[in-house]
Amino acid sequence: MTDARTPPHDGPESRFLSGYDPHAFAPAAVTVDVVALTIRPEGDAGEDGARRAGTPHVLLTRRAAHPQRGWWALPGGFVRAEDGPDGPADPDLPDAALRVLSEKTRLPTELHLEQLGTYGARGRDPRMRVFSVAHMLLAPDLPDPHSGRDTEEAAWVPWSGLGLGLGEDTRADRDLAFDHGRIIADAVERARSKLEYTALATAFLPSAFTITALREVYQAVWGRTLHAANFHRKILATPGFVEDTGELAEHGGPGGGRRARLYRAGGAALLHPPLLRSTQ
Amino acid sequence: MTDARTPPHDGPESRFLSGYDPHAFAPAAVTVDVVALTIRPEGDAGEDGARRAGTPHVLLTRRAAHPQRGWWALPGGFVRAEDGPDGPADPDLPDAALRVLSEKTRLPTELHLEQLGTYGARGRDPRMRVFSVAHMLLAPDLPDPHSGRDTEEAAWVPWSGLGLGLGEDTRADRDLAFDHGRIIADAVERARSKLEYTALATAFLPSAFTITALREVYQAVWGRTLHAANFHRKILATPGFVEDTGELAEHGGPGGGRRARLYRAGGAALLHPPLLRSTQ
DNA sequence: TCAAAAGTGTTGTTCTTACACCCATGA
DNA sequence: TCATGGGTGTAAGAACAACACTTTTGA
Repeated sequence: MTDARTPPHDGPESRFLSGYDPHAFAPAAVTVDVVALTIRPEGDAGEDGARRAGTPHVLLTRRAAHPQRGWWALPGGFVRAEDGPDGPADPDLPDAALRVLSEKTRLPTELHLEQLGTYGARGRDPRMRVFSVAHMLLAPDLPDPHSGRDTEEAAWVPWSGLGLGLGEDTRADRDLAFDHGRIIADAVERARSKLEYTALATAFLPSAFTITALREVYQAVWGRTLHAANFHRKILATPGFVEDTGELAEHGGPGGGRRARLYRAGGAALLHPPLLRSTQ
Repeated sequence: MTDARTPPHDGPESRFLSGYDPHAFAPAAVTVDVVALTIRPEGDAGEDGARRAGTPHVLLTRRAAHPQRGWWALPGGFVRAEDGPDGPADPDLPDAALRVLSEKTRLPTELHLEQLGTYGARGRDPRMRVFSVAHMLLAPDLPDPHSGRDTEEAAWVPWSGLGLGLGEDTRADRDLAFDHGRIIADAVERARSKLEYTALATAFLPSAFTITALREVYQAVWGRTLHAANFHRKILATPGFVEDTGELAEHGGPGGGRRARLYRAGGAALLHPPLLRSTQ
């Protein structure tokens, strides 16, 4: 690829650049927002207390500063475009996303980060024109967050209660700042869809996991139960999805049960064939 | 959703905003780039001259201004963040993408525009930190482009020759400005992948089309021939992909052949089941 | 010893694929 | 009338879904 090589006309170009005033443009700010998704053991839905398979959560913060002080929002912040008093410039957008997230929670060693999209409608921030590059981060069970600069409070919030249409009663949405409700909805839909045709589900799990744990990720994200036996076979029949570690889980199930084999993520990024959720 | 509603603490918030200086941030520019894809009748690959089913093309321009003057680049330009002497602000990113593209070619009435992603690595533009929001636009056979402001030349360029790994010999890549080679590669991969599980292929076709024309879109984008009879059946078996217009094509094939039935795009956005390209 | 969970067998159904064949049209 | 492309029939094989069943573990 031809990434920012020296252009063919060097003389005029360097003369042009030296006379260039970067402040001549209308002010616009670029921020990163991170939709951090994880699966935590107990949600708010403990129907009978019997089986707690984990429910999906998103990391939210309460804004301590204007604008929209006191509202729940995604962790985010301005991209450092150039070196300055606050610190060195962010080399690229993923670096900025990890930097702002590390102010809210400890980052796991293994994580999946991808860009979701950029939101730049006029009027979405009352201060000025803001372009927010949203990212989605998937990680295994993360610890409780800590408050940071500009943040009163940070918490893992279950997807239920955010009105994402997973079949739960769409109760009492929290008030989300800016257009962060839409960004979270886009992230959740992206995650649900990518579970079908990529090996993304392993990003929610530690380095060694059982097929049942993998199935519980699918069930939590899709909000639907899957046939355990057929799921097991299908995962093992998909080349490169998982590979056997040769070890067994420490214990069987909580109320008895065979010890499950442990697998690690395989090399495949795309699943052939995909695990379709279409057929009810 | 809670899009930029009035925040709960109104008094302090408005006092905060009136004292806010938007120029306090480090300068960063936001641009839009458009990867416009279309399928044009004759490419550069006329192997035996017999059948010309159309080849995929991308719209490129030659930069008339610094930086990287003289290099081929995607049509693009700065987002108008606020109203100014050049014109009114772009309400949202898609508006900006259509505006910069309309300076290069006539926009069709029906088109598909979606955001690809934002590219913001340090050093990708020598002038300043630039964040480019790339878009992908699919449209039926578009006319020849016209040159515009800041542009010497604009042309439809076949994907082959850009080194996108479709099996053609990766010959003589054109020199593409900035990281536009990577952006085009990402767009092409996105298009190839979305043809599998969405009804996106119809965006390359006029409002009424034959199943064979639809198959030729798949063949052109995937660079592979498909079984005509089974493709036909599978399209009709996929709910909501196409719907019958009740009419027939004007003519049969160029060398004889039955007149094909005409279809229009159905309402479905996602295909169930998808048209997988995995199995060779 | 019993219930729970892991994992395998099996069978009927659906989907895919390849090939054959008929239909309609232009040269 | 003959070659070409549109469209349907059909049957073998692969994949899928549902259910039964064995194995292993915790209580």
